[in-house]
Amino acid sequence: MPSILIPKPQNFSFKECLWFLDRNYDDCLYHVSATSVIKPLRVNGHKVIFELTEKGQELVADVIWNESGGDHSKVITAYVNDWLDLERDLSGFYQLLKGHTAFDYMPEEFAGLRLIGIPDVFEAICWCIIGQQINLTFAYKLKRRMVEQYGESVELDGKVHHFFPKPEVLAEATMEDLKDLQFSRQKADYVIHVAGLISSGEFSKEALLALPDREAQLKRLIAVRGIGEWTANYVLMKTMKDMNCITIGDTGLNSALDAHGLVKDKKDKAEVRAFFEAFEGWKSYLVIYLWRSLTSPDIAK
DNA sequence: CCCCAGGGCCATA
DNA sequence: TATGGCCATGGG
Repeated sequence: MPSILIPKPQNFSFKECLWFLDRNYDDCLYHVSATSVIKPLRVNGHKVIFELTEKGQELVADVIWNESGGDHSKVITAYVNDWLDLERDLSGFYQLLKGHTAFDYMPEEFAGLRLIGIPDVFEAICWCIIGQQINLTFAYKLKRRMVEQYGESVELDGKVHHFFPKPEVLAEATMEDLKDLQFSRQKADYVIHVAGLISSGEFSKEALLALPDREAQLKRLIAVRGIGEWTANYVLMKTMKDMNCITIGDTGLNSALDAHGLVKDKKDKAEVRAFFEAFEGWKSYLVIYLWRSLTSPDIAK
């Protein structure tokens, strides 16, 4: 199977994206190295594993395992474009950052970092529910346990590649099953409930896309048990690629704003929202870059 | 031992 | 509409 070539846009850094994918956490849904990421993916029900590297002006995707043997080039190209947000022109965002005294270092320090997406809405919601109110190290541990217990996996050259569990599988899990993985009662209930909504077709990314505007999408998400304002904004940002999401109330966002000395009271949601107004059209990206700044304590002033 | 982690639900007033 | 308790675990 020939390599799949995907052109790199301006203001794109594969290295920055790899760094963000890794961040020294133990994510079970891909393998990141200094120069590549290996990603398992379902394509129309078939499992595929591809490795993404870069060469010259292009990203190179090589299928390293293919369940069906079919040609999935187009789907993989579309997936990578969506996943790494390659079709967005960041020049407007960088102009805004350069014009802001606290952020003017970002276009250079974090050059080419993209909004890494979570195209699968079920995965995004589960990740949010898991991550609610616990530290990220523990959150990644819980996700790994859930994925290892309920997802499919393929072993290649000693590496295990995990596919995120299907909603219909988790819909059949019991509270006790998940509590054994150290989920709290609430988290177990939320995950099983959402799995049921999605597997029954009551909730879907397609239905969300069909809604008239972002307010309707937020409202629909928040109507789901376990999804509040924070999760709804996270999902709109990571799955729907909405550019004006603020993960309001987020502790990471708050501490980043605090580190930059930007708001008087980081708990004041109205003040945080007002601060973001100057970044209309790029609010989601500002959140991503603020999260990125958390791991550069020497940079944040 | 205490507090807080990339929250959200529920009861209460 | 606002506030407080609760959840599970781990690290500071």
